Amino acid sequence: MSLAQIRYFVTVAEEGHVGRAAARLRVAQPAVSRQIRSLEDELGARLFERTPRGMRLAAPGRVFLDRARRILADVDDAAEAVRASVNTPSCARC
Amino acid sequence: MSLAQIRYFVTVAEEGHVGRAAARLRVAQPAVSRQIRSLEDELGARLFERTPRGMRLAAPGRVFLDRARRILADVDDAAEAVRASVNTPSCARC
DNA sequence: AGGCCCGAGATCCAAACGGCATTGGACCGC
DNA sequence: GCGGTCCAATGCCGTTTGGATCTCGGGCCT
Repeated sequence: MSLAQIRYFVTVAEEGHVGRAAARLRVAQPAVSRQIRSLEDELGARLFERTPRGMRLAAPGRVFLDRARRILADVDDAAEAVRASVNTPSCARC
Repeated sequence: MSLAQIRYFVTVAEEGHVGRAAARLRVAQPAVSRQIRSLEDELGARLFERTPRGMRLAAPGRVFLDRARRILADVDDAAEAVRASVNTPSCARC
């Protein structure tokens, strides 16, 4: 499992379409498709139901979505906190 | 930033040595060394002080460590939650 | 039936990663 | 002072991973 996979998953869940998610992520559609599938394989659960009109969250996908968002938020927060700590008087030379 | 980098970072912080961390992670020492450096570059902060006896957490590293641990815990928890949800009566076929 | 979306698969190529061997620097005992 | 030791960092190479492009399969709608 990688952070990219988690980002792809959240975007697909929000868009409901692999293609549109790919556009938002500035990546080609097959890349997203593959990562989602690989994530499902690793978790051993089908996160989306494939319909001819797009992707709809399955039950395990709903379970995963909240936690995925939190992970991404934590990552951003961690990076932000470190960058902020560098510009702190107590950190003379980092 | 990748989950591997975060794992490497936490392990090095715990061990205080790149070499020992690498052994625990079952990878070679240069791999860990490079990932740590790349992480520092991306965050724009020196996370460790290099001493001739090993690595010691710098101030930004201490800031990052707590959050890094939380991210890893969240990832494990998310995977666990999904796997658990698959073996639930309400999830007939996933 | 024909066109149309949508996701999935195949193939190719570039970037990333890891392993090995080696270097460079600080400390130790002699 | 000098060789030995321990540490992280770097150069080089083989392998792997990920993305781009092109293409296919399958519902849907008119």
